[in-house]
Amino acid sequence: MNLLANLNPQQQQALTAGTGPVLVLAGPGSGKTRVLTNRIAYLISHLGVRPYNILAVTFTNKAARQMQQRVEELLGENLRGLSLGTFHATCARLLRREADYLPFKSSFVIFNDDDQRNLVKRALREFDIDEKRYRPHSVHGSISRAKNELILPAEYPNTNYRDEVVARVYTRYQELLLSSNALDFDDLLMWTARLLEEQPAVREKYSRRYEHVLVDEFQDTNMAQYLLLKHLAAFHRNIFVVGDSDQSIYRWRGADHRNVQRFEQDFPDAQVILLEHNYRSTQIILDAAMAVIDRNPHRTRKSLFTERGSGDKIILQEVFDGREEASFVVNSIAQEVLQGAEPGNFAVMYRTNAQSRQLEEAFLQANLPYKLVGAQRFYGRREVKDILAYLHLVYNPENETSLLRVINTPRRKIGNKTLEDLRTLAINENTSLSAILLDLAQGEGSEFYGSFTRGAGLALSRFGDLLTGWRALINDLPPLGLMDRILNDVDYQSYLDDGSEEGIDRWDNVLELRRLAAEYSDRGITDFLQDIALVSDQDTLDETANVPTLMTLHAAKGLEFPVVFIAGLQDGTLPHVRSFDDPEAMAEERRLLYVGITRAKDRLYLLHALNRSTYGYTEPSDPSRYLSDIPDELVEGGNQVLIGKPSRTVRADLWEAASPASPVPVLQSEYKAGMQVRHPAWGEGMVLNSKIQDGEEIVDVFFEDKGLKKLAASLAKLELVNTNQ
DNA sequence: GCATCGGATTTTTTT
DNA sequence: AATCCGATGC
Repeated sequence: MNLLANLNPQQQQALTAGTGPVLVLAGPGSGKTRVLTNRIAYLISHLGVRPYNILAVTFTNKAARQMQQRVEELLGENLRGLSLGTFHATCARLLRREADYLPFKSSFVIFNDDDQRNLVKRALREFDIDEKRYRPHSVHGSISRAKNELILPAEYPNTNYRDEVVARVYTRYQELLLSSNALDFDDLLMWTARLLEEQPAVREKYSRRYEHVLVDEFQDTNMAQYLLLKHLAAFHRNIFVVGDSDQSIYRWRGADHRNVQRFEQDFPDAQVILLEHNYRSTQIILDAAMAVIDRNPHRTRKSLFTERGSGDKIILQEVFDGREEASFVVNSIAQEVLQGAEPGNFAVMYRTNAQSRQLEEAFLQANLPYKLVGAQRFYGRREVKDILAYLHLVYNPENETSLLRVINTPRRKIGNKTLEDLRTLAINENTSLSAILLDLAQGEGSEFYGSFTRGAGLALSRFGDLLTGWRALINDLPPLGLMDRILNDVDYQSYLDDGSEEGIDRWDNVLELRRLAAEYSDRGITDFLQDIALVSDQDTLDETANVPTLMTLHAAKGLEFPVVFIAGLQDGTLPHVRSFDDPEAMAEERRLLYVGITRAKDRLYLLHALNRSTYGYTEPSDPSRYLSDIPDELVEGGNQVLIGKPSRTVRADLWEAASPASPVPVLQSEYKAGMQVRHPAWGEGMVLNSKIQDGEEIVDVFFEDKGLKKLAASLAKLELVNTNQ
């Protein structure tokens, strides 16, 4: 096996770098995954490091799986003992093993978004805090940020009233989590970092074990992750990190690309290796990407280059609105597929999830299949959530969110009044809802039975009885067996079957979940529930389907496609309005576009709409400011407008295309809002708007003396005075 | 206890 | 436009 074959000198240098800290700054498409996987293989095969002594962490399960697979291919041997996984899964494993040091049991569950938000709500209600003023979502965001920064409830800053509220809720939220024997996503990182920080014995154990620590997407690490990595690598100091500050797009979730600089400070002896050779894109695409990213301040410039040649120009397409944009995308893809292109070669990317709807509609209307990354399509389904809540409840009866979700699903005549009584009783008895339910299972023998009306008592008792039955099975049945038993006991299928098509769809999803559960007969329910809690959007991507992919720019990171459409390039969408007043956030918007552009291998379409709809209202919009940063010579206007409804309904599997409309030449706007221009008669004025109408550029100019004038750019002899960017 | 209606609110990005 | 929440009436 020659691990060095097919690697360029920089990649080889990274691969064979000796011991000590190594920082690999890897541009997009520069083969960083390859470097990481070959490095692991190299450590094992050439340096004789045992897999047991290696830790490699990624951000997504998909990346982890890919790495595992490639290392196995390279070595052709068993990697027993190798720790390779996502940050969250790695932390979960460590915390389960070291639970003796911690205030929760090793059987803890991981709460999902719903569970987390529910706990915040409960805490808010307990303190009688107005949920309108303090949105659970926003309060949770503050708590999450604190955890990522390793700030404990007691340490939460107290500079204004909101802080004070958050601190109180944070404190209570943590208590509620612990009383449910549950952790949230951030806890996994925070508890691990704190454990390693505070327990020298544990730190010693793991940092001695992990002779080599390797990290993917290092620029996306937050404080907690950085600290725990530092501790894990404390003994051997062999830490090999790969990242690209320009692709840091998770600042809002605590990621701090300055960790790259921090790394250089904390490990001054680090070898720094730069990977600039790009193996993915054409030079035109790389040039456009660099033109966009070079405008960000405080960065180390990279010059990406390729040997693939310049390639096709970027196609810039102006469309009327989101609908037309979607049609354009679908028609363009359909036409290329007609000419022999693989449907799976195409990807459509956008800034916000909401933008996917119109695109999906266009695909559906044309009867063309597509796949959508993320948005929790499967796990967000009501029926899937229901079944998982049942399993969670059986596994961990203290999980009140799950209990409340399923106690009356399907309907069991347990309504709000009964639940309120149950809660009051639980508080008075200083116990949990489930404990009372389980006791009520005895029926009249229960001391609580008399606390309810006859109907309510009976309904609760019945449910308690069901729960007791399932509890008894949990250690004897695999996840699928338990699931089937529950489905059967509650007659879930007839609950879903309301005679509608949707009911059948829903049952299909249940069957899909059964298939998933079947894979866990060896590993058991703990792993089943944990893995589901930690699936990422990218993980749900079905790579076998040869159809176009729709996804947010965030979800696109790490992926590549021959042809990429980036939709919705308007100011306010990308960059997003919510970032306007924060320079750091604006820099990140730019990086987001950079990530999007660099996903493209051969061809790139950039689309912007003249009108955008938000909240159901439509208003005019300006092209994204980033578009003007891309040099004109890299771009051509779309010269085939394939707009209009995909006119024929076609069989999806054939991928026949809609008939193309007659080609119409498309102009590019020469003038943009904010430009200063001079008119021969009216003097200086400012461009307020410019649009293409009937093959003509119409510019709105405001003149001090004359007021607003609409001019045809080709006729009015306008002179550019000063471009105000 | 449950279905229905109207109004408010939402959209930034996710492990 | 779509979803969530609370109030209302049966």
